[in-house]
Parts: sequence; structure tokens; C-alpha cells
Amino acid sequence: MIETRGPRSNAPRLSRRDELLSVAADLFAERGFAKVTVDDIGNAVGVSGPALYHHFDGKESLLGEMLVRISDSLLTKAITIVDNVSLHKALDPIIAMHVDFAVDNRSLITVHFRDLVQARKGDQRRVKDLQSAYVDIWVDIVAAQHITVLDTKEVRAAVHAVLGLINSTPFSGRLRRDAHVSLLRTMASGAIAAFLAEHR
Amino acid sequence: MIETRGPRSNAPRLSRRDELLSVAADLFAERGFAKVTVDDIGNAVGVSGPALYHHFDGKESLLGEMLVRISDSLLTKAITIVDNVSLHKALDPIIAMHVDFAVDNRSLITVHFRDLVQARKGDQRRVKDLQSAYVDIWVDIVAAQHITVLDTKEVRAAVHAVLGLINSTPFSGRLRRDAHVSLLRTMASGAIAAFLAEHR
DNA sequence: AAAGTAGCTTAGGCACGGTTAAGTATTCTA
DNA sequence: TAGAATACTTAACCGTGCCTAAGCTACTTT
Repeated sequence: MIETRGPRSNAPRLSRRDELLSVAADLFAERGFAKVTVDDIGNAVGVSGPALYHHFDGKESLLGEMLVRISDSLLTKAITIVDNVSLHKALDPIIAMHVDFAVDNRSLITVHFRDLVQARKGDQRRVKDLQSAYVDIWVDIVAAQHITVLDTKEVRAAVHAVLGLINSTPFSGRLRRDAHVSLLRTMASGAIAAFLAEHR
Repeated sequence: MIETRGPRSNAPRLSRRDELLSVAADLFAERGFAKVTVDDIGNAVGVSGPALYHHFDGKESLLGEMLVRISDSLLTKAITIVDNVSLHKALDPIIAMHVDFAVDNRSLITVHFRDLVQARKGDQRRVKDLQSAYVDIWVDIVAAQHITVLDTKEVRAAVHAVLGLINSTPFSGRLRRDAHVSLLRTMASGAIAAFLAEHR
């Protein structure tokens, strides 16, 4: 009954599966995983409740897949960067990449650090491993900016701090996209510069 | 049966009520509000499940009170600062205050931005209002560092970014307390300095 | 055209966990 | 010392919502 992907539509055609994933992300971001029912998710794409089970093992699986996807795509992008430029030139690119991500995926960020605990243990592990690998790349890059050897634990904390800064997008009100991007880039750079300056 | 506050105990004596609040904060931080049962909370302080109802209206009320408390105490501290030093000298103090808070209250920070959505609508409102007032103070202070008038929306986004940076403590591994404090202070200052420098 | 399959429907089972009820011990108060 | 209040106990209720079951429709395939 509902025209989700008629030939007239110029919006990108999503499979029902991807449609569910996308709509669920917004719902979870708004109300939190626990306060969204499978009926809510189904209804939001024009089908009803249990239809979800034709595409996912269950509500938790949907969440799991959603979280693994973003973590994975983030890691992939980071790897691409360090594969293409040397470490000491990779800082600005990786900041830019993560800022773009944070500005364009507020819902996913929210769900990511709010509802990870609701996912199955196995999915939590996978996500944490991906995240950890992602942070490792940041740590390598930041460490490469400095002449002397830095305490890895401190660098890691510094990286978490910068990521926290950038991931503030869900809490900020709406700004012009490019204004927000440039704001976060300069602040992130400033924070890292201050960190590095401290260690001479 | 359980000796929680015998005369021998030199730990600060918490009322059962405060004990529940404190223990619940840790449980919520670890597993998330939805995955903690009232039995879990009760058992953690040596009483059983429904005993909670002699101290709170329910599980949600406990959460609500917990969140209102921190938001309120944070606002109070911020007010104290601006009451005692002029705005353009208040930046370092408020950074220092919030860093101390973030380092000493990881659990509360986690619960705060993870489980706020699980609280009653009324409590959510109160918390958001307190938070908003808190951010307003930050905005005033940051704006006062600059000669020219800044776009308030941008300043607000910048403040959220710094708070995100500082509130990264729950994600960082353990560091020596003073190391973590000084790291977050310098990075926060650096981020704000970069923001201000951009607007000349 | 028959048959399979993908995607959906509605109805209902069933578990979980917050909440209430009812009764007990201990400590304050008059 | 009676009585009230406080802080608890266990047992049970019951609403919510995930998930399963069974069947329908439409499109593809043989």
C-alpha cells in the first residue's frame, strides 16, 4: 500500500531491511532502545510488528547489526587514511573524517554510546574490539606528531577526549553544517596541540 | 543482620536511602537502567527487592532523583564560581571544577547521558532545565573571554564540545588522578583557545 | 497453470520484572 | 508497658512486549 520505492522516487532505494535499520536508529536515538517496541519500528516503515522477524533474528539482533555496522565503517575509513598518507600527515585527515561522521550521524552516535549495553554480549564484544582498533589508529597518529615517546595510556586518554569533543554533536543544537564542521575541526586540533605542547 | 553502620565503621554513614542511590548509580552505569532489576539494587545493599519502596516511589523515581541531584549540584557549583570571580576570570575555575567532577563521578556521568531517556518526563524536564542553565553559565564565561560579540549558537556548540571532551572520563582507562586532571584541563583550555582565536 | 517463495498479516503464549499486599521485628514515644 | 512508627520480609499480581504460530497474497519460476 505504501509507495516506498516507486520509480518516481528519487530518494535512494532502501531495501526493507535497510529501511528498518535506518528508522530504528532514529527511534532508538529519540526514546532509547528499551522504550521502543517492535511494533513501533514496524509501524514506522508501514508494516506491522512481527514483520521484523523476516529480516532479523530479533530486536537485539537489529541493534547489534546497527552498532557493528557503524563501528566497522569507521574503522575502515581510518584504515584507508593511514594506508594513503604517512602517520605524521594523517592527523588533519582523520579529524576531518570523524567530524564529518559526527555531523552526519547524530542518531547513530547517540545510540552507540547509549544502547551498546543493551546489545547481546557477543555484539558488544565485536563493537568494542572494532572501536578499540579504531582508537589504536588515532593513538598511532597522535603519537607520530611528537618527537619523543609518549606514555601510551595518556595518549589514549587524550584521544578519548578528542573523540568526546567531536561526538558532542547530538547535544548541540543545529548549526549550519559547514560552521559546525569548521568549529569542531579547529577545537579538536587545538585540544591536541595543547596536549602535545605539554610534553616537551 | 548486616552491619552497615556500626560504631566501628569509619566509612561515612550513609542513610539507607543514600546507600541505595549510590549503589544504583554504579549498577546503572555498568549494565544500564533497563538491565538492572529492583532486586539487584536491594540485594546490593543487603536488603531485598521491594524494600526500595519504603524509600522511593519506584525505580524510575530513584533514577529521577539521582539525575536531578547531580545536575543540581553542578549548577550550584557553577553559580558559586560566577558569584565569586568576574566572568573573564572564571574560565579556568569552571574548567577545573568540571574536570574534578568528571574524574570523580564516572558512573554518574555515564548514567546521566545514557539513562536520562528512561526517567519520567517530568524529571527529564527538570534535568534538562538545570543542564541548560549550567551551559548558559559556561556560555557567558566563554563569551566574556572575547572582545567582540560572538554568535551565541556557536558558543553553545563550543561549550558542548568542551563538556564532551571533559566528560570522556568514563571511556578512558584509569590514569593517575592528577595526570588525568591536568590532561583534561590543558586540552579543554586548548580547545577553547583555538575556538576564540578563530574569531578575530 | 502449478508450485514455490518472499513478505506480510493477526492472534496468542509466555516470561520477566515492577509493584502491591500482608504480615513481622525493632525501635522510638508517651 | 502499651502503642505507634519504621524498616523490612515473602508471596503474589499483573501489565507490557518479545516472539512464535499459522495462514494469506503476490510475484517468480518451471
